[in-house]
Amino acid sequence: MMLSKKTKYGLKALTYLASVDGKEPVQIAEIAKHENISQKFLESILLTLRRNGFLGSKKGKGGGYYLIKQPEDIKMTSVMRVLEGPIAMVPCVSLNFYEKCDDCPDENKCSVHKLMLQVRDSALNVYRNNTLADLIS
Amino acid sequence: MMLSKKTKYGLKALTYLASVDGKEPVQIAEIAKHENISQKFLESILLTLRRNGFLGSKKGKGGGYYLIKQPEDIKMTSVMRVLEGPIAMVPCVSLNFYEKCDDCPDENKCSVHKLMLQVRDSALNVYRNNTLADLIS
DNA sequence: TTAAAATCCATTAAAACTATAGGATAAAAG
DNA sequence: CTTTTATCCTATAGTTTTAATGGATTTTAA
Repeated sequence: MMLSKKTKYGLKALTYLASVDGKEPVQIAEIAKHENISQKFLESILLTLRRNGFLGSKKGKGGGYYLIKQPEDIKMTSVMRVLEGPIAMVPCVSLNFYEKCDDCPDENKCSVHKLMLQVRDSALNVYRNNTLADLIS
Repeated sequence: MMLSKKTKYGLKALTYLASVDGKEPVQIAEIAKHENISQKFLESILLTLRRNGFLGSKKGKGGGYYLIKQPEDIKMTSVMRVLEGPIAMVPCVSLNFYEKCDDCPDENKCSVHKLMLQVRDSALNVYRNNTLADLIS
């Protein structure tokens, strides 16, 4: 149930990029230093963020990463799904990654299902109500 | 962010014990079979549930496990904390297991902190509003 | 005293997560 | 065109967590 460091670092990097604003590319090294993150690890995280449409990049001198969208338009639901995976804690209550449990003959009678549905909805509610912009102010 | 099988199986076992009711001990083998759980794995789970005051046990022939409290009095907050650990997804927002982050100079300015506080509160709200009895009906 | 059942202890197997290494590619500056 | 700078990419090592297993011990009922 712990948040992975990948997600934690990814969120911090996004926040930093949003805070410096401007379309000026920011170098990995600068982000890593400012947020106390291993540069090499951060590198791979930024790569997945770019591949998933959150960041743009520029190579060579003066290069680096920058936000593609406005912070107000970056929803936590999508960030979490890309970095952390499904928001649901069990596949049988997942909206985007549904899977039936091997055990469990009847979902509707399953206590775990019943509880985790509520947990998913409450988490979803939080992520839907937060954009990157909300985490800065 | 996935629910561990330990927690899943533990919840199912508790639910089953609550459903058979009566103070008759139920054998591990019976629970395991009914819920499609590896008996050996379930064994260790029931043991921790007993050590944490949820279950009583009786040894020898005719022995087994049984609920110590009424299902209405078993809160999901305490079950989750024992089986899954802290409800918070980062230690810096945990009520019962608080720890400062090594990185992160100022919690109050941390975006991850800000988001995870909300997630914790929403999850807590769900767990506080559910007892074992609620999961059966 | 025998059989059934929980308990205890130690170990392994498998999976996920974290981090690093090393080179390939591309862009910019001079 | 060469050097520098920085991203891009793949692989893998190390660590931790999760899941499962095996076997010896103790308790209880009949």
